[in-house]
This record gives sequence, C-alpha cells and structure tokens, in this order.
Amino acid sequence: MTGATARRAPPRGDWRAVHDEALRRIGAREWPPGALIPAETELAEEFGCARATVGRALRELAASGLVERRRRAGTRVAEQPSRHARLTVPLIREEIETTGATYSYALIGAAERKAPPAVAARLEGAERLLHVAATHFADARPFVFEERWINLDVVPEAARSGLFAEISANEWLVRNAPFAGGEMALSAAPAEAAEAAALGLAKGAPLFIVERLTRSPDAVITLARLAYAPGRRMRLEL
Amino acid sequence: MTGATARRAPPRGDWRAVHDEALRRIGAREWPPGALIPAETELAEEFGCARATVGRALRELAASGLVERRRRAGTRVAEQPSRHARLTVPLIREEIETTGATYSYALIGAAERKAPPAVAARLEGAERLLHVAATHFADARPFVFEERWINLDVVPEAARSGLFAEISANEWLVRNAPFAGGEMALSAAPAEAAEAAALGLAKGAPLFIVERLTRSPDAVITLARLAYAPGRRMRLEL
DNA sequence: AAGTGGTCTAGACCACTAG
DNA sequence: TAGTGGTCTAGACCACTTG
Repeated sequence: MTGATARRAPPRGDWRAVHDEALRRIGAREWPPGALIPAETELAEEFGCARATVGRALRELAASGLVERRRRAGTRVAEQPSRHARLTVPLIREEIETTGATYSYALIGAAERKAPPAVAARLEGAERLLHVAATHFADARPFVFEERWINLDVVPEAARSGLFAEISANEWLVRNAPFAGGEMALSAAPAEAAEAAALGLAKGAPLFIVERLTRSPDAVITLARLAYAPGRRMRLEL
Repeated sequence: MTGATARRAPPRGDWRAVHDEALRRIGAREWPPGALIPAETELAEEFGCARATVGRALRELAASGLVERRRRAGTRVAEQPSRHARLTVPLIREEIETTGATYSYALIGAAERKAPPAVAARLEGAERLLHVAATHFADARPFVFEERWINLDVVPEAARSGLFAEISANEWLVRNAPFAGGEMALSAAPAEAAEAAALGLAKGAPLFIVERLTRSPDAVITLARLAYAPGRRMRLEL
C-alpha cells in the first residue's frame, strides 16, 4: 500500500481502501453472512499494509454492525447486516426553523410538586421535582406539547422563578446541565384532554409521542414527554 | 500512563482513560461548550502517553458528537452535545419473540403491479414492481400490518410464486438482497380502512408508522410501510 | 508559514478464548 | 496453549486551514 511515502488521488487514507474492499466482498457475497474472514495479519499481507491499518478498517466495519469480532475466534460477517440507524435529535427550535417557519414558545406552567408514582419510579428517588408544561409553535400553529419533570437535586438552579417563561426547559438544560446519556422511547397515542387542548385538536387524535429520560453521571436529570401534532415525521438514515 | 509494560485493574485500554477524563472535563465545564481544548501533543504529555492514544480517545469523542475537530483549527467542545441516538432495527419476528409471544405471519397478497405515482417517484424509475401486503401476529393478535413494494429489476427472484406465503418479505430480503443503506421515517397516523381491517381496529385508531426505504449500491430495493397496532414502543439509547 | 489533526508503520505486549 | 483481536509506542509524513 502507499504507506506514508506516496499517496494517490483520494486523500482519504489507506484504511478506507481496505474498509471499502471488505464492504464490497461482503456485498458481493464473496464473504457471505456468517463467514470467517481472514485474520488481520493475512489481510495486511494481502493489501501490503500494516496490521494496524487493517485493524482500523475492520473496527469501523464492526462499529457499523457489519462484522463481529472476537479475540481468538476471529472476525465474522454479521448474519443480519445494517440493523442500526442513527437518529439526530434536534432541538425543537431548530426542527421548526429548518422548515422555514417561525419558532415560538409558550409556558403553560412551572411548579415544584410531587410526582405521580409512575414518574417517581423512573426518577430513581429524586426528592425535589419541578414540573413544567409548555407548548412550542411553528408560525403560531401548535407543533408540540411538552410535559417535563426536572430533578432539582441535580440542577437546583432550574427552580429560579420565571426561568422557563422565555427559554424552553430543553434549551436551558442542554446548556446548563452536565453531559449525560439517556433513553428515548417513541410511540403513537391518542390525544389526552390536556394534549388535545394545548394542540387545538380533537381528543383522541393520533399523536407522535417521544419520551426522553436524560441522565447525569450520577442521577436522572429530567424526564420529558413530547406530544407532536399530526404530520410530524422523524427521519433516520440506515 | 501504563503503556504496554504495566496495566491496572480495568483492562480496557489507556485511550479510554483519556476519553473518560475528557468526558469528565466537558461535563464539569472545565472545558465549556465551544472551548478549544489542548492539542493532542499537549494532552499526550499531560497523560504521559503517545499522541496516537490521545488521538484515539478524541476520535471517539468526535464520533459521539461531543467535540468537533478540524486540522489546524484544533478540537472544540461541541455547543450542542449528545444529539445522536442509536436505534437498533429488529426483525419483526425477533421483536415479537423477545416479548415471549409466539410469532406468526399471514400473507394477504403478493402481485406484480404498477405503483401509484407517489411510490414510483421514490423508487427511482424501477420498472417491474412486486406489491406485497401482509400481517404479522403476536400470539394470534395482530401486531403490525405491512405494505411493501419490491424492485424486481434488482431482485427478480422475489417474483417466484408462493415465495412470501411462508417467509416474510423482510426476512427474505435481509438474507437475499445485497447489502444496502437506506432511510427510515417514523410518524403517527390514523388507521386507514385497510390497516384498520388487518389489525382489527376501528378506523382512525392511532398507529405508529415506520416507512423504510432500502438501497443496494445501485438502486432502491424496497419501500415498506409498517403500521403498528397501539401500544408499540420503539426504544433508543442516547 | 506554521501548527493542527489524520494517517501510516514496525514492533511489541497483552487479553481473551477456542480447541 | 496457541492464535486471534486490542492496544500501545515512537517516529514519520501528509493534508488542511488559519492567521
């Protein structure tokens, strides 16, 4: 391979050439699903490059789920390729503004209160909770109704009066809460009374529901339920 | 750092230590959003490891969207961290069987036919199309209604009579069509007449809709619309 | 022009696990 | 226990882009 001394047209790196050729062999069934592919050392010899370069290529393939690697056992083509999709979670503001509409936001209420048991269970023993309800608009048309619980044990600053009158809880949290992982669940549900009222829909209208739980390293930061008006589509790439 | 000579308890690699410490500094706002972080060489000196090790750590952070890297410009903490979620797209069979229910499948119809214009546009000039309609059941209860178009120019074998009587189109395609990327869109919609009938629901019931388009390297392979009965949740990790 | 990240190499040791 | 992937190093050259 070219190594560090000479380089050809696409300045993308040699590991990518190995990666792409492996991809081709998998697609062409030269390496069929479930098959064991040659070891790194063999491929390095075939491609005339260092083992680390082959390793980089195969690591990327493993990350995209196309091959499975285990020490001693070797690298196998996955039986079920490409079963992962990457979803970009936009801020609601950006989601609306990229459609060309004007974003606005209206707080319905924010108050410290006790969570119902189902919520409390998911918040893992948080004691002080802030409940926030709000609607986001696209060109003055209701776009999504948001109901959220915030763990004040983790972000006590969120209790400041009037904080969420102008900035949405999500935007404030993104900027002020420590980085975190979390979980998300998507579903469809009929509009409940509060949701129907906030979105200007008939009760029972089909809503796209996003429930999102966000964690700091130590505890749950917030649990949010977003109810989107009909017509909303969430796009992903496979 | 430990290097290759001595190693401590968690046998996970030194790049992960750098990665985790960087994560901590970002979370603790020692490296605030938008800030330029030290160059690889500086971090390598601080951590007492090789520059490649720091590079590996920062590359992983960049892949998860937490930092942005550009040559000469350096590495910056992203303004909007963690905006990606990874979705595992299961086979319907697995999705049902992991709940403990028994999977079954009933073909409603499979026939070569002309696509309506909206479908034809997305299939990018495919000429021969197979239309398939089917229902998937969990313990004899309708779980999802599937309507699918298959590009016979790409997978002519799919036209074989009786093929989809026993195996679902998705499972057959996963095993027999060349590897591909694709797109997916999620939404909520009221049940149309055919969907309501197949799922045993009232017309207008809120359905969770998954539209999936799958590509081979050259052309669109298939376009599918999956309508899930109420109660279905799709889970993701952030 | 200079400094950053991106990549490659050759060699090494280690962790894991199938046979 | 032998062979695989996982990681690390030290050094090097290159591509890119900012100042």
